[in-house]
Order: sequence, then structure tokens, then C-alpha cells
Amino acid sequence: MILEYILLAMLREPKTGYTLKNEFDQGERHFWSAELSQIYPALQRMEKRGWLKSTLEPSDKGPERRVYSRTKAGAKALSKWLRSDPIVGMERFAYIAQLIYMDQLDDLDVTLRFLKKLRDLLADKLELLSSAETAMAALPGFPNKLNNEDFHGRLSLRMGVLSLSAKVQWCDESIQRVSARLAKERKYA
Amino acid sequence: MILEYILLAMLREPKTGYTLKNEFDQGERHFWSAELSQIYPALQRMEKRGWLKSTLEPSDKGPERRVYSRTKAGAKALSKWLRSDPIVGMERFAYIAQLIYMDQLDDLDVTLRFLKKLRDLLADKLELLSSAETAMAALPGFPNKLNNEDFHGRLSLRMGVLSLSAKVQWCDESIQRVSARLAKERKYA
DNA sequence: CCACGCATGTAATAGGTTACATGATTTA
DNA sequence: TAAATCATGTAACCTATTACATGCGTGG
Repeated sequence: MILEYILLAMLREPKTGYTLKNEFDQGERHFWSAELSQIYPALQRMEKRGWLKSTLEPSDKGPERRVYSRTKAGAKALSKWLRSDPIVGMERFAYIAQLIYMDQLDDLDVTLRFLKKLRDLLADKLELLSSAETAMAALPGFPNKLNNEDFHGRLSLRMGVLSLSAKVQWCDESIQRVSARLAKERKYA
Repeated sequence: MILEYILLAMLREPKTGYTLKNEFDQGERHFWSAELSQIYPALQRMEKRGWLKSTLEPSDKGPERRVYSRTKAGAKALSKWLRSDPIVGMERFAYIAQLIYMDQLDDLDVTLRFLKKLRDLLADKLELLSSAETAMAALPGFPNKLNNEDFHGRLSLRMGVLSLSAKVQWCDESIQRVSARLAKERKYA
């Protein structure tokens, strides 16, 4: 189960479920997300399995915090997972499904509006990642003296930026193509 | 439910569940996939809802085929979905999760091997889409006189090609960076 | 006093994969 | 005769989202 390994890896230092959720939301983890209702039971399962142990600590605000930390068994399981082959799953793009069947509407104006909206949505996402990348470039010793953690973080951020850039460019290219086709359609109408 | 709308859209002409599954597998549908155990119940649900109707037809080989076709209500539901805003969900990249936490192994050789393997996996996928794109370029009247269906198909294929190319390029760039870091590490060791 | 952030959880539902069950026809 | 393809389906399980339930402390 991938989420369990991600949580395990995020528990480099002891943390609560609530904290882990915040790290997902803060956009630090652009490649995955999870809800609290998924995180809490996962942590409980892992503790039962012996990968984590937890202690209750008082909180300034609100109820007691259950702080989880990795056990040796947990660290071993993580190490094994990190050494396994890359997990490349089927990616599912709902917006491509919409686009590919849009010909059935027989209305290129709809396609054009769709692509423009999509472009904006993807560009917004890209901007988030780009600014994170810019922030990283301000790190002390960038890029030659990054520590191992930041070095790996940089690689992963860059993948998000390049992949989203390619999609935004594809939107622009597609908008051009649809516009051209639309213009020709009108000329012969 | 996205799958239901995709099946609805694929039923441009009447088809069986088995046929729909084949279309997913043939790689024609690079943006989505589904198992028969998901397709059959989905078709049944849609028939109950009045989006599809089915008839039993004899088959040359094997059991009778249940052929589904869209009703007017189904066509209307599809049209509404196609006209809705682009569905941009959270993409989940398990291999980026592996990569980003790999610093905890403190062994750049593992990272390097990982990226090389990933590069090969992604390049294989890219090749599939690229050859589909090449095949499309051999279509009569390409690119200026494509019909609407092929035009939309081309746009969607191109997105797959560009997005995967970006990822392969990112792998290459990352392999370079890791190699350089590794070389420096050894020099000062 | 109410909304918001902190903090924990459960329940219901939806979406998806793997395994199981059945049986005909064709091809090696 | 064994495997592959055609063709339908169900059951069990895993993964993920949305909704529900509870309650403290702080700031407006």
C-alpha cells in the first residue's frame, strides 16, 4: 500500500496524523495527497504491524496529540520499498477523456473554450510549483552544495514543473490548431 | 462517475462490454483503463438508469453477446458531461514518492539506478504513443483534412506524447545531475 | 457568541483490482 | 488435448472521498 510507505517516509521525525495531513495540503507533497480519514486508520494499522509506535502528548490547544515514530521494523520496511523498482501506474486523465469524445458535439467552439479553461487551470498549478522551485533556488549553497534531502526534493519538483509546462504548451498548441480549423470551417460555411 | 461517461462516449456505435474492454487494452485509450469486472456492472447500472438499452445477439464463438446502445437520455447525459468544465484531479506519482524520500537511504547509487530504470519504463510507454502518432500521420488528408473525430484524437495523442517526452527528458537531466554529484562525492571521499 | 484552528476519530459510499466461476469454439 | 480467444458475470478485497461526531482554546 503506497500511502503507508509515504507516511512512513514522512515520519523521518515523529509527527501526528494531523501534521502529516498539513504537509500534504501545504503543497509540499505535489505528487500525492490524502484525507485525515485515510491517514488515521493507516497509522493505526502500521502501529499494529509494528512499523510505528505512538505516545500521547499534551497539546496547547485542543485534545492530546498522538505522536507516531518509526520503529526499526518500520525503517527496514521503508528501506526495502525505496530500493524496489519504480512504480509506474496507469495515469488517468479525465480531461483527455472529455476532449477526445468532444467531436461528438460537433461544435469546435466548445472544444476551444474547453482548452482555454484547461490551460488556465494547468497554468495555475504550474505557478505553484514554479514558485516553489524559485524558493528552492534561494537555498544556501544552491545548486552545488545542497544536502541530500534538498537535492532529491529539487529533482522531484523539477519533474512537476517540466511535466506541467509540457501540458500548458500542449494547450497553447492545441488552441492554435482548433482556432485555425475553426477559421477554415467558417470560410467554407 | 467518470468511467460511466467514458463508456457512454465510447458507445458511439452499439458495442458489448467485452469489446469496450478490448478498446481500452488496445492502447487506443491511453488516458484511461478499466477491468471487465468494473465495466459489466457499470453498463448494467446505466441500463437501469435509462442511459443504455441492450439486446442479446448470437455469437459465432462463445456465449451470446449483450450489445448496448445509447438511448436519447444517454446521449443527453453525455452531451452535458462533455460541456462541463475540465476535470483536473490530483495526479498521483508513486515513483516521485519513492524518489523524494530516497535521500534517507543516503546512497546515490540507488537513486541513479532508479532513475535509469524509470527512464526505460517511460521511454517504452512513449514509444507506444509515438508510433500511434506516426500511424495517425499516415491518415488520408493529414493534417489539414482530418474529420472531427480524428482531429480530436490527434490532439489527445499529442498531449500524451508531449507529457511523456517531458518526463523522459527530465529523467535524462536528473541522471546527469546525480552522476555529477556522485562524481564529486567520490572525489572528496 | 461564533468562527476558526487544533486534534482525534468513525461510517457510509464510491471507485478500482484480483480472484473466482462458467462454458463454447478455435488453433497449435 | 491443451491453450487461447470469445463472452458473461459475481465476490472479496483494497483504496479513497465525503460526511458525520466530538470537543478544547483563541481571537474577533
